[in-house]
Amino acid sequence: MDFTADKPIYLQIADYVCERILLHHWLQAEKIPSVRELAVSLSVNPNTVQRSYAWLEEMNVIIMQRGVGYFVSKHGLARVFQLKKQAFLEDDLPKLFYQMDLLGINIKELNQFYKVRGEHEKK
Amino acid sequence: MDFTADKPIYLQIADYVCERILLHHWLQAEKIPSVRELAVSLSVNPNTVQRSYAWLEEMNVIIMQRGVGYFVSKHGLARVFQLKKQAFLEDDLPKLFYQMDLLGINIKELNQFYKVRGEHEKK
Amino acid sequence: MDFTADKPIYLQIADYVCERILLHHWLQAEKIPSVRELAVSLSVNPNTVQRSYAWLEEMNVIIMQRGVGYFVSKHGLARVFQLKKQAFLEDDLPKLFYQMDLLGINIKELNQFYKVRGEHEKK
Amino acid sequence: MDFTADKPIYLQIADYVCERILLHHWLQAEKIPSVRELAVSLSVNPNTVQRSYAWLEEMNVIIMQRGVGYFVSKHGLARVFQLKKQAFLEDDLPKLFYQMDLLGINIKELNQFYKVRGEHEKK
DNA sequence: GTGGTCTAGACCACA
DNA sequence: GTGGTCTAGACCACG
Repeated sequence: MDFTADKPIYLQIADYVCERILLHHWLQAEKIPSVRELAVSLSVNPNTVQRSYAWLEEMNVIIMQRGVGYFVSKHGLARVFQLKKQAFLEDDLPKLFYQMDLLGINIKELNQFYKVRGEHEKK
Repeated sequence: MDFTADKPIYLQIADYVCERILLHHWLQAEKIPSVRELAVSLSVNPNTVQRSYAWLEEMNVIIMQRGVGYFVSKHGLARVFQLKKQAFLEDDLPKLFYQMDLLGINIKELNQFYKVRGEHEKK
Repeated sequence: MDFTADKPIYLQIADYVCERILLHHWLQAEKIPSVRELAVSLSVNPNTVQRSYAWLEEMNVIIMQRGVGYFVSKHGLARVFQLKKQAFLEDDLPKLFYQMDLLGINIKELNQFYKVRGEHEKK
Repeated sequence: MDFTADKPIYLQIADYVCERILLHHWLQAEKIPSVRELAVSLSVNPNTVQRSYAWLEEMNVIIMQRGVGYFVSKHGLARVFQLKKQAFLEDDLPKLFYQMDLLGINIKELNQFYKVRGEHEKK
């Protein structure tokens, strides 16, 4: 991972964790890397990972067990799915459609872009 | 307008200007509000508007005539269109499609959302 | 202020801010000290104050205006009152009564303690 | 028992032991569960129970007999009572009354809450 | 000037 | 070993 995006690193790490969960790489109730481990593997300061984990815990995605570590929460997957879907429907989609209106792009063209993207992926 | 979004205010104002142009509210070579006027009407610090205008001038969307004011540039509309379309295709769409993959939303559903949105708009 | 309690300093600072608001020392929509100012006046690291403010903003007690500072939010006083009262009723009171049961202290004695406290205050 | 409270688990366990004693569930000079037993029954690390017992022994609430186990000390009940009452009077009550002042709750309302609680208990 | 983020490094309590 | 907090100091974007 490189943290080039303008988004704060700690949020990018949070997204990374959510992605792991969504992709079933980290299962429910499974232990996730310790703050220090992840900090090393991402070559980031432990404080930054700490912040990500604290944020995710507040979002009820992960939970902390004292002296043991962080775990994907019981309904972690569902929670992530809910959060991401909500953001998608309420934030991303309206913006997308609004942009399309402004640029005069109709739904047909959008389908075309999607199809083209799919073909790129195959390669 | 309220500037609650996490995007910098000066960019939100720039977007606002671009929108005016795209919607043909501000025509080519037309004078746009002075920094102070816009600052007052948006209840924002003039420095902020100044920065927006500077950014738009750098992007060749508007041009300054000393002692007169800012004007939509000769190819302002085309320029805005190009900028927005490029950002849309290179930034927004890939992110959108990636999100859709993660959430298991396919193109059919997207069409559905678009259709529903269209019906809401009519009301 | 001395931060002797076992509670984290940043939460003690948050409590301090809430107290100011409850006592009407800081009014609604009023600007509160900048992160750096408060850090100096409490002789604490700015990061710590920052954390307190971030926490209070999440609780909708204060709001941030970019480049300007933090302000007591519109319904800041009501919000603080609500938060504190809820904590009092749902957390503190049940614990209190449970302790009283265990120690065999009845309500009459409690009234007595309250009365005695009141007389101490007068001095 | 779940150890979600922010208080250290070993103190929560100590509280649990004190409660047993106060409620006369565990009598004076009676043997209390071994470290391992209690650890299993609370599904907690034995080290944690060990720390609780050490703390209670230091407080003269329980005593260890090498090779035999832990016992409620001779004046265990009185000791617990004293400790809890002192904490109640010196720590809990002042904080409570201070909160009441801040929230504008007077002693009459407190009596009301107590009465209501009592009625709930009856059901 | 404002807040926001990040690093480095330290110390502590806890399990 | 775990996480939690705090400091010191730095840099940045923003208004």
